[in-house]
Amino acid sequence: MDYEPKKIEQKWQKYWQKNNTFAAIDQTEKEKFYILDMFPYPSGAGLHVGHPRGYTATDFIAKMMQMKGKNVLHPMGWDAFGLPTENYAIKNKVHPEKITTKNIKHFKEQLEIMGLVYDPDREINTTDPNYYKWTQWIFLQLFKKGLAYEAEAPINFCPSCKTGLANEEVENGLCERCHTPVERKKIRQWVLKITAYADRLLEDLDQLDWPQPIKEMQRNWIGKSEGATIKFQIPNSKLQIDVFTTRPDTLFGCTYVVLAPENELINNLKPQIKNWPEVEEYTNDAKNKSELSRIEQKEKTGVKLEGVKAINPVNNEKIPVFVADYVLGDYATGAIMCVPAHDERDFEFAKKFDLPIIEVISKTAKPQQKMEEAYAENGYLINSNEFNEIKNEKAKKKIIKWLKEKNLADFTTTYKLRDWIFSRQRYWGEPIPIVHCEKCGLVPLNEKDLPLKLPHVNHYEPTGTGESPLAGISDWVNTTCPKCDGKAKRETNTMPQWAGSSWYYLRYIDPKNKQKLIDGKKEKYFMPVNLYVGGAEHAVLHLLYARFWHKVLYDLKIVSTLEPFQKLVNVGIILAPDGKKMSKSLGNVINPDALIKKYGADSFRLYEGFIGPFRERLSWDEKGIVGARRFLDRFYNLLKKEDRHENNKKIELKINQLIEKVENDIADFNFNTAISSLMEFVNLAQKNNLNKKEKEIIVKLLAPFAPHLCEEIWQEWGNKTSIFQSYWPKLDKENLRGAEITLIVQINGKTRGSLKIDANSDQKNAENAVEKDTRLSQHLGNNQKIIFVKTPQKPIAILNIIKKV
RNA sequence: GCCAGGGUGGUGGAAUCGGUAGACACGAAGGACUUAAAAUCCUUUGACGCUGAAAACGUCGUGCGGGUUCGAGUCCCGCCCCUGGUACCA
Repeated sequence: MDYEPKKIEQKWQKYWQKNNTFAAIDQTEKEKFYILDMFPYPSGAGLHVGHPRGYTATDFIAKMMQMKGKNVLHPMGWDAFGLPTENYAIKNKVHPEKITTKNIKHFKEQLEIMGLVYDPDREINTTDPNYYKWTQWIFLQLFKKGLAYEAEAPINFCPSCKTGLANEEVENGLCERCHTPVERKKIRQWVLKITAYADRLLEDLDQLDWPQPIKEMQRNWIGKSEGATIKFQIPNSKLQIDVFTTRPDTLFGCTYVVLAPENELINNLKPQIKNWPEVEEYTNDAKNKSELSRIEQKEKTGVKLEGVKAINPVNNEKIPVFVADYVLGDYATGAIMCVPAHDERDFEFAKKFDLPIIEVISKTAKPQQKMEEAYAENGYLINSNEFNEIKNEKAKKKIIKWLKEKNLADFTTTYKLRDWIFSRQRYWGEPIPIVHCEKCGLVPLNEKDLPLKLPHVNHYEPTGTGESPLAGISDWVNTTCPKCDGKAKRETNTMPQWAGSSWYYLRYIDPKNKQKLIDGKKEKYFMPVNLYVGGAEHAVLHLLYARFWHKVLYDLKIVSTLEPFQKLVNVGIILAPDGKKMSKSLGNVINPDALIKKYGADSFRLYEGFIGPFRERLSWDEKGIVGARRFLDRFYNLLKKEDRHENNKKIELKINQLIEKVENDIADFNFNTAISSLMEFVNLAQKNNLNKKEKEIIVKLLAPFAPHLCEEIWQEWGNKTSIFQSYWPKLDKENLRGAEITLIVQINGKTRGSLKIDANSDQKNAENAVEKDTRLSQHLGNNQKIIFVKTPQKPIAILNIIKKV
């Protein structure tokens, strides 16, 4: 009988489901292994061949770990709140809840036909009230701790999505989701104080086994800089300008000060400003500009505040004050001291406005003839009175200490990270469990009243006015205050998509718990996630938010680990055969269903692993899957061949090496080389036949990749339980090296031939072997050096004969 | 601009504590089987040279140019190109 995937695959998928073959156990002596995929957003388009790359990878590892005796938790769920579903619902006039249910069903079927069977009891769905009850519960804890607050400040607003966005959701001035230029708009918002955790989010990165680039991106996003805040007094006024700088050592070279257009101080200085109309026009212009156009504009602009001066505290010089949009309103104090001699941007601005450039740092402690560009390197102070000739790094501290005594400066630290804009003016999200009471103000709902269910309505179009569509549902909005029973209105904003995904990994551990978010004992057993696999696109969104919430939960003693995800591996994206990203609009999406129908799930899985290095981006090539299928045919036929009864040293050695190779490669995500070594072995075995024991070994080694076929063979052999309940082949560590090695003969470093010699040979033996070889022996002779090297890692030795030229 | 990763056959890729470059697979060419085709199996497949042909042999070859070494895809110096991230953060 031939290998026919259609006949066996469904059978085993049902079998695994029925027998809960891949379900983790809550209480056991076994060591746990928690392996997690970034759960998918169940979109209407379904899965393409890119998605399963990560899911099959975790499945390979999970299955091997299970066979190695671990209690493996490998769950799956649905991140289902959010805009794509809502937009689709509006367009097609179907309720998002219906669409979500349908999409999840479709996704599940797609995963199942790939042999991706998960524990159904642990499935979660962020839109399920039993789930989002706890998302809301976490929000209440954040509120009670003062980590959630209301603010009315200019924020990023996407005019297409008609909602406010977090800073993390803006890419180059465009909305991360729909690529519409983002506007600045003043809307009442809920904000989470992620900045309170900035230091911990930064420091704890060190303990994580994550890809360096991802850690670096988070570090840069948090953007900690240590420096000083310096006060510049304004003459004839009680006002002063606070500036933040990391270069207090250059203070003597500060020749002007610049305020951001958003800086409140400009309004306060209005009576003194002689050119107010000009200043007002400039600031209004800058404030209304989209972030995109502010980034695009290359040349520096600005307006001098006529009639206003600032006093440089180190030398009491009166220097001019400008407003310019190259200074950001929401970073540090929104004002800078400018040292054109030592800052490229200030240099450019000073040239344009013809401002003095004073050199205060010099590499040689001597002034340059003429400054052609800003000098931003280290050096010695000059033109800086008593600080002259001091190294600039040292001078930083000295100058601030000196000014601190006069109460004119202090050491400060600033972060790039801003608080998390958390509310969305959209329907399809978790309602925020807060009421606005006429008497009591903001009042959180009682925990026992959770979940606060999203009202089921027929109209959920975004209003675009800054209000959520929920605001129009008066019988839901009007409620009573949980505190005083008086009249109150519900908060109508909803949570962003990131809310549900910021803690889902915890709920898999205890999905049905009605009393608590998670049981403490279970949490201690299963956390942290040992291995987290997903795309790099979440480097500073999901991964930062989840770490933040986890730390809050840690402080609340709900979780016991400082970090949620111990090890992170990024899956490389799969491009369409044309080398472009797969997208519906380009029409280059490859759907796995048809491939599975044609070649079978096992071939598909095998090719997902074989296609190339897991972490790298690769183009999909449908022809490649043919090779996977051919291999499975050959594999099946090999097992059908008669058992070998005599000994075969070569096969015995190779199969032992194969166990080591496959095991290590799966653990290191080198699925491509694990599979190629299996192919190599099968090619070899075809000429030699295998005995029963060897057949058993290779079926087990292939089982994580081709579970259906291997389960079929396994149970055909009369085993009554799943192959995944059997044990992974044992490696014979003593016998990994053969009795023979290859001697590579080089002349002056160039390979001229190779011989087989005994593994224990020394140089003398090797030379003797060469001497016996008629062709190679001619190179041996006097007046030469011979280098003999044995490489411990490979079964080779090198004999390099160096001839004098 | 800055940060990170990467450039290896016709293609995907393998080999990086320096040691046979091109494993494995796709594609291609030839052959066997077949009335034929598909499937399967076998052989060949980096470029060039030498040769009637083959074996054998030689030269070159891992983005480019140098260097270290008996020996470099791998290490060092200087460039080029591609991909991702980031963008006036004071």
